[in-house]
Amino acid sequence: MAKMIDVAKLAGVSVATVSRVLAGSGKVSKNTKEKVERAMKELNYKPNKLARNLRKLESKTIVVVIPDISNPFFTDVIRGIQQVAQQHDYYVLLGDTGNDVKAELDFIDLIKERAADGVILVTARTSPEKILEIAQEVPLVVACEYIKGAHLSMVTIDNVSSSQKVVDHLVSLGHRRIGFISGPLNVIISRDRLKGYVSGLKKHGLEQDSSLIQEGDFTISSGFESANRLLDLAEPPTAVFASNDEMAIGTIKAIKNRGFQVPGDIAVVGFDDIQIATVIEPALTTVSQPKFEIGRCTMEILLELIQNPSTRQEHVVLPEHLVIRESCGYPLVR
Amino acid sequence: MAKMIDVAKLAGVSVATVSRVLAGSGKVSKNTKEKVERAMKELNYKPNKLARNLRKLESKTIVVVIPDISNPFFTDVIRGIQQVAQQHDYYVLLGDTGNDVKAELDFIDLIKERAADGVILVTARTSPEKILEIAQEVPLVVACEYIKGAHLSMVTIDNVSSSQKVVDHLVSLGHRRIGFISGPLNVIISRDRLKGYVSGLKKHGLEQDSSLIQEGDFTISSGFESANRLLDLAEPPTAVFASNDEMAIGTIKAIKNRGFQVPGDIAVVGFDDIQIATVIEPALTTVSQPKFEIGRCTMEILLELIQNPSTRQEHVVLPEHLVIRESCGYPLVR
DNA sequence: TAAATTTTTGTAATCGATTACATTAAGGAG
DNA sequence: CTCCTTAATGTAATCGATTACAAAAATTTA
Repeated sequence: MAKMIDVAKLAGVSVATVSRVLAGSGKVSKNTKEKVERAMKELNYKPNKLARNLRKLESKTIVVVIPDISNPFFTDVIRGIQQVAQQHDYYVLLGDTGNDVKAELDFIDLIKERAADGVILVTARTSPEKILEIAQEVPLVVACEYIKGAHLSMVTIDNVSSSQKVVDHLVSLGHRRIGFISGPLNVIISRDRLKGYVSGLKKHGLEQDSSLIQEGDFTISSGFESANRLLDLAEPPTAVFASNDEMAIGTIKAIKNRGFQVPGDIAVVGFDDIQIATVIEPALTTVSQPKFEIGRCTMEILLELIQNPSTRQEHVVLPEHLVIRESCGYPLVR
Repeated sequence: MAKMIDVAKLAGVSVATVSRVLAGSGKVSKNTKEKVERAMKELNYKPNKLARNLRKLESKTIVVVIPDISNPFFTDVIRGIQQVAQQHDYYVLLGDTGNDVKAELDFIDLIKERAADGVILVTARTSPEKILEIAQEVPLVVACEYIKGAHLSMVTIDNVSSSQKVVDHLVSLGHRRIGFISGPLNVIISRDRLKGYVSGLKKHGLEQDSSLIQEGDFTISSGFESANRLLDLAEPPTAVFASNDEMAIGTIKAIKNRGFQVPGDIAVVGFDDIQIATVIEPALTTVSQPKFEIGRCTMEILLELIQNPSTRQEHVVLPEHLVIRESCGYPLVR
């Protein structure tokens, strides 16, 4: 494999000149530039990035830490990240933690080892304090999760108000007894969505009934089980709002399983708008997160932070919207 | 950020000794080893991987080139890759090409630039000749796609015989007029699955009717359209075998759309066994690929190839199996 | 034409580890 | 007690680029 010195010799110049041609830093005469380029082509020269990285003390790589890559929600975010990264000649290292806190911290450590220039945490299992501490030292942006009061760059939607909008919608359809299936309550977004549900009820003067609130864990099966508990109530809800689409699907399965109709007997709403939401029957009414845009935006902020670590942290709240499909009794729109 | 020389000074030894402690290469007295370790801890020292990589001329990174990360089929393969990579202290760079050949080649170039030690192509858009040529020069393994007669490491299932099994199953249920929706026929696996379908028909003495074969492109909508063409036939099929699950879902939608029942009027079979297959109604009978295992196996072969580039190329064929669910009229098994 | 300025090119230090080779210390044999 | 072997440690070259600084060449100005 040819190196720079080989190119230099063949072109009859010094390595510095070759490096300048490579960097495109104008200070080379047209003539020698051509000579060098010819030599590079002849030797099929590719610059060694390991050497460049060491000299420049950067890796041109960022790590995306995600709990589980096979979750379709995350892959759209990753695509957004990847797109911006590619535009700026950055590589994306995959940090699939399998929901393990230790793995999460290990991936973050890559930065201290200079194997990466920055991290994106797409949700975090590590404690807020710890993350805050880390963010002081390395370029870090959190996507999809809001850590309250933290001096930290974050890109999210407003989980509280969007949940409230769901309640608005259900109430406007005449529902007064609305069940809620939350995510794990140790996760912040779960609590925020619950908060929005509760404040939505209050806003419409509906009384809050704790038996209508069930805790799931974002899986289809937990949605199924939580929905069953709601259906077992003496007075079951006429609508169920699940904190993500998977649980909404579990809910639909549970309802159908009892011989009821969706939306005829019970309306269902989800959250996230993953692809399955359009495929399931009835197609799911759900809060659509701008996943791709979240990824893009997060990466842009990270790039800024890498270039200028003293950039003021910012919390970007992107707009979401409620996509009305069939599962609440509206005609299919799309 | 402390470097090795700082640790050396603090411990009162030379950098060589520190390096030896780090490498765990026995030649250090217990006493100095402890001194050095104390110093490392005190300075919170992390070795600079950029420097190590340059010196060792390796990046400890591999690239996974995939057409589209938001396709759930690929993410399971990636998880398998990632697991093995992690076990061997390798990082996984994400090469999402968005189905662009140029991007594919660019990611492969990362190896020549020493930014990666090997590549995994999870399917390939580049021409077989080109891939073969590249594989001579760099450690490369192809997953999920079989390139005929090539001296190339590959990990796949047997697409021909598994498709034939699907026909076997449908015939055993009494179907004699079986429609087939292929993937794009410029892709090898599409042709293999078609081949299996055709030989399956032959095996059971069924005549081949070209109007029963429709070409799709692996998307839900192409499945929908292809199925409609089949339903428009004077004598429509009683069963449809789609070359992947997405197209099978499109097929189910098309059938229901005309007021027919699945499996009552028409049976449907898919291929791949992605998560949606279990969620759709009726749950899809489909060929289950060992996606995670494909990933694991591919990565293991790549590691071998990196360590010893002259390793003989091998083609591993992993076992798949037909998962019988509801879409062909069998009771739900799972 | 000589001096001043600008442009182009080259020399060598540098990034931070690893490791071949040299050196010193320690232990064992005679 | 000396010589030899082995273990422990240190010195300095090395990986392949980038870049500060120096030097040479070309151009402009007077």
